Amino acid sequence: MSEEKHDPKEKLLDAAESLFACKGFDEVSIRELAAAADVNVAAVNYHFQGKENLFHEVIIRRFVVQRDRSLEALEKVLGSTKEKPNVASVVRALVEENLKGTLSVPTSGSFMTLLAREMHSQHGHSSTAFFREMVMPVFQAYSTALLQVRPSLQQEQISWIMASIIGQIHHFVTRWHKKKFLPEDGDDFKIMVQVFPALGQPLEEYIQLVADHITAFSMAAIDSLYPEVVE
Amino acid sequence: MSEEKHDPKEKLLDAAESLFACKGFDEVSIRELAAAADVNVAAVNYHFQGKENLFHEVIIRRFVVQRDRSLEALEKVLGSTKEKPNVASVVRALVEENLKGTLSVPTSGSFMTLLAREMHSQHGHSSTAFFREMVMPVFQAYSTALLQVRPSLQQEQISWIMASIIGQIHHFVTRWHKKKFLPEDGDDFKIMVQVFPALGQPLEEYIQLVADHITAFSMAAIDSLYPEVVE
DNA sequence: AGCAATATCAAACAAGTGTTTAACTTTCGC
DNA sequence: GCGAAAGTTAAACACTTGTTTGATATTGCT
Repeated sequence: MSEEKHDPKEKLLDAAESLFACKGFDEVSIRELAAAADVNVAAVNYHFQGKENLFHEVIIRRFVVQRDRSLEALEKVLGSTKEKPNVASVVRALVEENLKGTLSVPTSGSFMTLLAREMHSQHGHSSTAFFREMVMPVFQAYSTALLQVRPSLQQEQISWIMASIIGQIHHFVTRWHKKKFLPEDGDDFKIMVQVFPALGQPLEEYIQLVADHITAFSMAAIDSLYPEVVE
Repeated sequence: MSEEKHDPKEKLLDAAESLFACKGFDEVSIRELAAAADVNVAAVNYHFQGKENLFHEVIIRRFVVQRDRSLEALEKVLGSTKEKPNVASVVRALVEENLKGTLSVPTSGSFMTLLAREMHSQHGHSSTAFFREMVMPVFQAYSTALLQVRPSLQQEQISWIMASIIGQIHHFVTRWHKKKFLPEDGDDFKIMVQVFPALGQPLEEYIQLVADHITAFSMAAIDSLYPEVVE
């Protein structure tokens, strides 16, 4: 019944994705990876020429699907014939797709954190290529979409808006992730849920609540600060 | 002229604060710390009983001043007799004080990151105590202040608002920090500044621009979503 | 079948880690 | 000024890290 992989390269990628996501790069040893993937320790270096490289490929593999889903969601909104796309629908797509993409994948709540490391790394790969191919396309696409649905917006205003929205998304993703790795009967857990009740909900509901809030909050700000100009 | 410290305990704390802030916990070795502080390697263990503990004390030392400054700023707003405190002034205090506190200290742009590690750490100290004594008081104080200046707000609405504001703050802090460690003539640097022009400004101006934006953005949202009820 | 090329493996490697030791020096109360 | 406590030191310790080795097994091609 189980579709067990036999390709050690993929077994390693899977194990690495899960382990890196919940422990971070430095906290995972090659021996740990090899054990989890049920391969020899040398396999990492044989197939990926080093731990850093394996990490890099894990990141790429995930962000390619994330990027494509985000772009796809936007196209769906813009191409919709039955209802004219507006600012709210673009914002909603951005928010929802990012929340789902980073939270719904069971193994990896913390790819925001991993991404941060990848972009930050002085050592290792140039983050430029990654940034240009993974982050920028999405950013650009949504920026031009916003301009399209509200032409009165200026480029710099869009930068600010996007930053505020993305900042909120990251924050709510991080909150969930933080909660996720807490013991449910511990003090920390109780305090977090008490301070922020939405964390008590199941993931699906949490995503919807957060998406609703960010969209509403941001739309209210946008409409108030940069109202639509009626000709 | 120079006020050189001779207490190795403080020399270590200073060196550690700077090194941890720009390289992260794992990337700094005890030998590196000792060299930077110009003390023997054994000093870390003699004075702090381990690296983890030193890190912890560094965090505490910084966040105590950060917390107190935040609370002080709020009291100043609430206690002002010449102008009645309102939502905008509370929000502005929260935003500005956090931006200044995390960005203005020259050594440490990345204490947000360090904090994340501290709160996240499965190993090491219980994050509960830290959370309760460093984060909660500020959160609570500003929450009740918001309730005070706009009584129509409900507790849960305040949670959402605070989360959105803090998320934005973190994000803009992170952006600056990311830029800070980039070579000014590199591609990454150019792209970042191009995508987000405010990063081209000096720190002081950046802080003001960001504080203005977050305050305006959030206030627009708050006033639109939860307008003041006039009796 | 046979022979490369490829893949896997246990074992070893070199370098770095945090920490401890035991000898030495300084400090400070009396 | 003596002696005990506190502080400092270089060296060693025990351990983990990522990586490489050379032998062994497997594969794919003619």
